[in-house]
Amino acid sequence: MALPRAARTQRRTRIQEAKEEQILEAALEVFSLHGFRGATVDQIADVAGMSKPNLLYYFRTKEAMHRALITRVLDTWLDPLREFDAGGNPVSEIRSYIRRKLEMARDFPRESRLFANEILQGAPNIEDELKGPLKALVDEKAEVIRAWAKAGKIAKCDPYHLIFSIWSTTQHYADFDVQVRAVLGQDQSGDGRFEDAARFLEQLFLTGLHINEQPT
Amino acid sequence: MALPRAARTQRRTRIQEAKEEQILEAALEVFSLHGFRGATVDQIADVAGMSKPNLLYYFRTKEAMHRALITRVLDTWLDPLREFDAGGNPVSEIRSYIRRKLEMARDFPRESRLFANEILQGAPNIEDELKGPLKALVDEKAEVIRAWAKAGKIAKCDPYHLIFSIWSTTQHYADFDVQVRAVLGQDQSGDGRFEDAARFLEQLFLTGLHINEQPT
DNA sequence: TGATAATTTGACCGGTTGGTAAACATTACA
DNA sequence: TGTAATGTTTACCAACCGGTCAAATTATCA
Repeated sequence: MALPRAARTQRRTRIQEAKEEQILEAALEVFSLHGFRGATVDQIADVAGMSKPNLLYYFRTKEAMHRALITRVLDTWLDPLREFDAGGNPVSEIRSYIRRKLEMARDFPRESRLFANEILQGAPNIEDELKGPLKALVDEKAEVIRAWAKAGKIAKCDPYHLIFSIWSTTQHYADFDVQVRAVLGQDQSGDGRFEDAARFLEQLFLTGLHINEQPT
Repeated sequence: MALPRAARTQRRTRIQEAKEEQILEAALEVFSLHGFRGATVDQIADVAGMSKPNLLYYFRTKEAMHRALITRVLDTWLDPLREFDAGGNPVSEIRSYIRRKLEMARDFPRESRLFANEILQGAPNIEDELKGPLKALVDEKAEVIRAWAKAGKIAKCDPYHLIFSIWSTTQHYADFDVQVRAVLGQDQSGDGRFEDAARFLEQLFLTGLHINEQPT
């Protein structure tokens, strides 16, 4: 008798590993474009190049597939923030954080859109992860930024809103890509726009922070 | 015989006006939460408090409903940018633009999410509007900003990416509301967060722009 | 009032949805 | 090689989808 995925406790076959990867890749493609409810299992199976029952042999429900995907993406998505180093130079830390986030928006736009779709639709499946691990990590890094501000290394500012603004400005280039391209037009919508964006954002955040203006 | 909406050329009944409003209100609620494909006509009819055939009497298809909604929202959504005044003081113009956008994110989050959903899913229905009216408006305002920079009134910067960053940072508080609340926690997730955000963003953009740092 | 037009409803339709059952094929391994 | 576990497919199902239709109800106004 066949044992579906959830029942396995032993090591995974090479086939299992390959197929699950293949499925998650297809699921990422479809979920990131249509959201959870807008995506269909048939479509994912089609993109993955296998029959629907075959797909459902590895992930028993559409929701299980989505959950596996979200969990994985959320984890790698926070890597740049984890690298944020308390001992480093504030200016270079913030600069490289912006750059890393922008590179992820450029290289993994589907992951960004998957996440955006989930949050946009009320994050029904990952609210706990947001209030738990995500909040903990942000709290920790916010404290670092606050300490830098207190020491006069950067301007006084609300560290949470600083992080939000770095998230939003960088992810914008993945999530709102269609709009960005439409506004910039054909000539400027090539890959060069990421360099322009990086230049602008570094100027904005570094100039905006490294001088201690009146904080009110 | 009943004349469905599209065939009407005469003035609209009070009932028509009221019902269409009622439907669009419900459609906004549902579309903004689930996107086009994820929303169902039954659900919209339910929220609107009427039967599905009754709803379809006013909007013959789900797509017609969505189109009417998007067109209306896109129009009002650009109002703050239209008010951007070339003759005004750069600092106060940018400050009040940020404030207006932030107020819209606070007061009309569903409109913001509807728009975000549409863009996120590839903007299949409004690509023309983006490349036409939207691009034209942004081009016009970008020229104003460029002139300000040339005159030394603000720092030299790419005006398009400046506009993108104002859009993204402000709309973030509507589109990613769930995440913002989760990270800030119960104590700070009240309405006061908009005041904090406004303070931070004004500091960021005004400090980041009004000093002519080396633009490279 | 009465007739006509506008509105609302319940029943229904063909297609799609997520998911299942069971037969069939393939692999792993003793 | 044999056989048991794993993997794949065809056929199918009940629920739901967007949308139609004709009959019933309500508003309009001469």
